Amino acid sequence: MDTRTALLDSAEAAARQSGFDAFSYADLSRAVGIRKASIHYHFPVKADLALSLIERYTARVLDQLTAIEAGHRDAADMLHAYRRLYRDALAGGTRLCLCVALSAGRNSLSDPVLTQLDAFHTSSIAWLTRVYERAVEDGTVFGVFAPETEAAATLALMEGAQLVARAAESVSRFDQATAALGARLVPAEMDQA
Amino acid sequence: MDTRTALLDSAEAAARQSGFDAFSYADLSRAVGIRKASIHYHFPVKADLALSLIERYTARVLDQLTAIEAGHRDAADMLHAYRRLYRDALAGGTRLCLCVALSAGRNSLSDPVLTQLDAFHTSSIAWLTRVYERAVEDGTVFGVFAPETEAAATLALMEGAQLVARAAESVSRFDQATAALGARLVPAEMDQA
DNA sequence: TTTGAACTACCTACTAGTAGGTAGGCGTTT
DNA sequence: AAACGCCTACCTACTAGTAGGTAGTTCAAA
Repeated sequence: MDTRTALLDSAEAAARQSGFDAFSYADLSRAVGIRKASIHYHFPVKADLALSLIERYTARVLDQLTAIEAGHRDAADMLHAYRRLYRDALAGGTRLCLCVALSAGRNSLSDPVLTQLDAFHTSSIAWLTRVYERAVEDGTVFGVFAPETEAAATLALMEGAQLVARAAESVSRFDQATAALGARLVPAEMDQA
Repeated sequence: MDTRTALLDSAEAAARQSGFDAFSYADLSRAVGIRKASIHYHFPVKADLALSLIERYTARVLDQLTAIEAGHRDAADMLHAYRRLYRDALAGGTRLCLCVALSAGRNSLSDPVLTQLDAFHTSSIAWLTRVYERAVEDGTVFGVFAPETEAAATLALMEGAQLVARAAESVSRFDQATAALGARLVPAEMDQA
């Protein structure tokens, strides 16, 4: 595998498990199997690594959101898929969404990284707002009045649920915290089943 | 002021601003005005400091919750006060609830601290469950079906809203994310106004 | 009422280890 | 030959934590 990709993969796993400041180039070098100094060839300073990390992550998640939008019919299905996205990212209560992990230690981040972090949140809310607007139309989510407000609440709920779940290393905490949202989603019709 | 208290105050501020691993005994010594080694007299190892920090914090918040329960009539008022508690803790988008800050870097925490962290979450959910049970009775919150589920969702929402708000250093993100909850609360009657 | 032991709260000076980062060399590919 | 990808060897700055010492307080026995 491409060394740069291996570094990003390893760094992402570490950042999501313990935070961006909790792993060092030395840790990374052991994990990937090249010398510490060689990492500086790919990412001269650690801030470069952080930026590449979040750029790659944001692009990937946005792709997934686009796929969800294309692959599901109604708003309830999309929200179900969105919830599963965050649930899967938990990896059994051991990892966080990269952006949650970075948010927590924001004071040590460079400006471009903070900009990307904000972009992630803004894009997420924009996507969710579209979904809730559709919900108003198709009626598959109970009690939606203000789509943008619902969107912001849903994002915060997912990030908070991840945090609480990982604190106890238990996915069921995530399930419990997001159950109320699930209860508002109209079950999908089993067509052609 | 008592040195130990000054250390705890300073450490709490630092932990909530940048995380527990983001400040050192050296930073603390500068802030409080005693030498680094002297801090080890009060807190032999840093894990002792973490434990004292979260114990003091948990006790304080639990006291506040008790006060909210005693000082308000209906569930909606209590939830308003709860929301304000988390909003104020944000300090204009620069600080997190200590437990949110610690959750983020949980991999570097000692077992007793993790136990306290879990106790904080458990107590919070227990308190919120009581409030939502009352809501079912007094009808001051719209659409409450399962109190415990609502409780877990509310805790996650508050923690997530703080995280999102601090990432952008903007309290309005918190307000936006928690607006949907606010909309479900029946406005208090202005008796004797 | 003074002596002396013990304690509190701090100090200087140090350890071992780790952090991010740099300079410059070496083989391989283009 | 020039760029690439990696290396060894090193640097400075900082980390948590320790060893050992010292003023000032408390308290009890002589």
